[in-house]
Order: sequence, then structure tokens, then C-alpha cells
Amino acid sequence: MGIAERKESDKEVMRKKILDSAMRLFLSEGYNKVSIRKIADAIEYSPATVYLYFKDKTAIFNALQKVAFDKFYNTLAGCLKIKDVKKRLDEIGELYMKFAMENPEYYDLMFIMSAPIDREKATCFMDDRAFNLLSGTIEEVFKKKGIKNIDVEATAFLLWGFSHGLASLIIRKRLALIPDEHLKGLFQKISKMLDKKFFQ
Amino acid sequence: MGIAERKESDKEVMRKKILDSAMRLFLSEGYNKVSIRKIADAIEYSPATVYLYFKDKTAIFNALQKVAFDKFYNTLAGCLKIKDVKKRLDEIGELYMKFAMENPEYYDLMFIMSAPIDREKATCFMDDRAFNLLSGTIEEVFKKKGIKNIDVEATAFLLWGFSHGLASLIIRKRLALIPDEHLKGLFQKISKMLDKKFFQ
DNA sequence: ACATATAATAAACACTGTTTAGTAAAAGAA
DNA sequence: TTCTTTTACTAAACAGTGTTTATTATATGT
Repeated sequence: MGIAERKESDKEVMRKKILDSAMRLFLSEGYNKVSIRKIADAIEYSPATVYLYFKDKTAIFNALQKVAFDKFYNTLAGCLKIKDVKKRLDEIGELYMKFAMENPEYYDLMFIMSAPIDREKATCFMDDRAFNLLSGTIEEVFKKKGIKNIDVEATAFLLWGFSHGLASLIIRKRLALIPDEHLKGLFQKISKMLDKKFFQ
Repeated sequence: MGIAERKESDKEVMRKKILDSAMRLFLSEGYNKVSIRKIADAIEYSPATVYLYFKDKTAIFNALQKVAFDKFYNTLAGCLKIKDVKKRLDEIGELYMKFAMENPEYYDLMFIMSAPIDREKATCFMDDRAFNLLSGTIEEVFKKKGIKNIDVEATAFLLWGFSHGLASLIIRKRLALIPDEHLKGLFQKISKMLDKKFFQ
């Protein structure tokens, strides 16, 4: 059955080709400017061919989202090289905002964009991996510091909620009137506040 | 100059007619499904006529955004009937989330949607009115409780950032896997945490 | 060599935002 | 009132969108 296998791998190659083009277009021009025709042009096939490999445009969207989540988790996982759990937690915050600011299109794709989402798949919930990394680290910090009366899940949601709130407001340009400098200072000030109140 | 005035008021009537139709369509079908042709159909004029009253679709978007911000501020201002400033602050939080959950399309329009935004206008920055209401109330609470070493602006951003983070994740269905019950409990838990740490 | 299954596509359908050129009615001037 | 000008409106077109269908050429299985 060598032919069937080769065909299967050909299909994979083609799918990857489509996704690569889609992601390139997506990152350079934004989601709403990615059309099936442009993707087809880029890979030098007809628009209809794309539909032989993906059910519709949202199937492509979902595949791209998976790519973004992988990149996102790999970035956050960079914190694991830091052994001090408190410093590791700080690093997660840093890496989270850095990722959002440097990869706004990826961030948009994962957490903001309103293209139809697979409610079946767990990926809509931040990506369990990343959330577990956060709450796991918080738990360790609490353990190390002997903090007992604070709910870990609630704290994780507070930190994530705030970070996402700020990141999404910035990405969607709702804080465009506030100078970058001021915003950065604000974020650091709030981080210190939270640190003082919750982790000491 | 009676004629010129009547013409001016006719123009206003027409603009309002367009916006009413646009908002109705917008609330019932979502922004991406509002087309100029549908608006034109609803008011029984040709699509081209719409362009005599609004430069383009984003001009309509901006006008609708203004309507949403007015409704939003009026809702939040309901907190002013409460005299106890601490309770008033709690009420702002309640009203904020209630507004977001009950009017997701308005909320989207104001804070999430990525249609081009007037960077000139202050409305992109939450709407100064609402933000001032929040930070003003926080300031009063701090004053009343004799709290001195906490930055008011930073605290306001923390509360807003967190609330918006959660609201936008819910509206864009990134928390769809978490049962409503659990989510509600989580929000209340976090509110109590913040209350204990920052306002007592 | 022939039949069948597969991969790819041209063309069409039903939409979208926006512009242009043309028309009919209203307003202003004589 | 008559004539000209301005205004309000629209049909039709342009260039784009996601998606489907019927058709063709090619590769596979017998």
C-alpha cells in the first residue's frame, strides 16, 4: 500500500502549504484581508482546490489557531529555566505581555478574534497547558511562602484576566491615547501592587 | 432661511433613520452581517443614498459606538444613587459586568471590535466619563478609609483591566467550557479577594 | 488496453463595500 | 411664470468576497 501512503503524505504536504500561505498572509495583512483566492494565488492553485483540503475558511482559522497556541505555549514555557518559583511567576507575566505585544496577530487569533470557534475542543479555554503552567506556578509560590488562605484558581484568573484585559485593549487600540511610556509604568506599578498584596 | 433649516433637520432625520436601522441589524445579527444594502433595504432607499449621509461604513460604526458609550455611561451612572462610596464601587463592578453580559454587542462595539477607530477622539479611551466615575469613586473610598499609599489610577486600571479581561473572554467565547455557575462564583471570589486586599 | 477513481479547475452564484453617471424634482433668479 | 441651477436620489457597474458545481485531465486498478 505504498501509493495510498504517499497520497496521504502528499495531502499533508498540501495542507501545510495552504496553512503556511494563510499564516504568512494573516501575519502581514491581518485576518480580514486573507481571502481564499489570495491563499490559492500564493500556492499557485485554484481557489476551489483549497476546498479539497479544508472544509471552509473557519477550518483554516482553527488550524492556524492551533499553530498560534503552540508558539504561545513554547514561549511561556521559557519560564521553566528559572528555578526560583517567585521569579518564574514574574517571568510568566513578562513573557505573556511580551508575546502579546510582539505577536499581536497571534494573540488576536487565540483570544480576541470572533471567528467561529470549536466549542468541543479545549483550546478555547486558553489552552490548558498554558493555564496549568500559570496556576501550577502560583500554587508552588503559595506553598513555598506558606500562604494558605488564598484560592489558587481565583488568583490565576485574576492575573490572567488583568493581563488579557490590558493586552486586548492595547491590541484593539482602546488605549491609543495613553503614551507607551505611561502604560508600561502603569503595568509595572500594578504588578508590584499585586505582588505585595498576594505573594508576600 | 426656513428652507435651509428644514433641509438640515431633514438630513438629521435621515441620519438617525440610517443609524436606527444599522443598530437594529447590528444587535440582531452582529456587525459582520450588517451590509450597506441591508441598511438601505430597511429604510427603503438605495445603497448609494446611504453614502450621501455617511462617508463610509466605518463612519456608521463610529456613530453607533457613540450611541453605545452613552448607554454604557448612563447604566454605570446608576451607581450614583448609592451614597456609601464603598458600596457604590461594588455597584460599579456589578453594573459593568451586567452591562457586558446583557449587551454583548454594545460591549463588543465599544471595547473589542477591530473596526477602524478615531484616534483623534477620546472615546477610544474607555470614555473618560466612565473611567473618571470609576477612579473618582476609588479615590473617595481611599479617602474615607484613610488609605494613602495606593495609587488610584493603577487601582482603577487593575479593576477595569480585570473586568474587561473576563468580559471580553466570555463574549468572545474563550471560556465557553467553564460552566456559568462556576464562572460567576469565580468572579465573586476574586471580587472579595480584591476587596480584602485593597479596600480594607 | 480499458474502466474507474482522483485531483484540479473554470465558471458561476450570491454576496460584499463603494463609485459613477444620469435623472427627476425642488429651489432660486429673471 | 419661465428658466437655470442645485439638490436628492438611484441604476448600474467595479472590484472584491466565500462557496459550489460541472467538467476535464491524469493517475490508479483491473
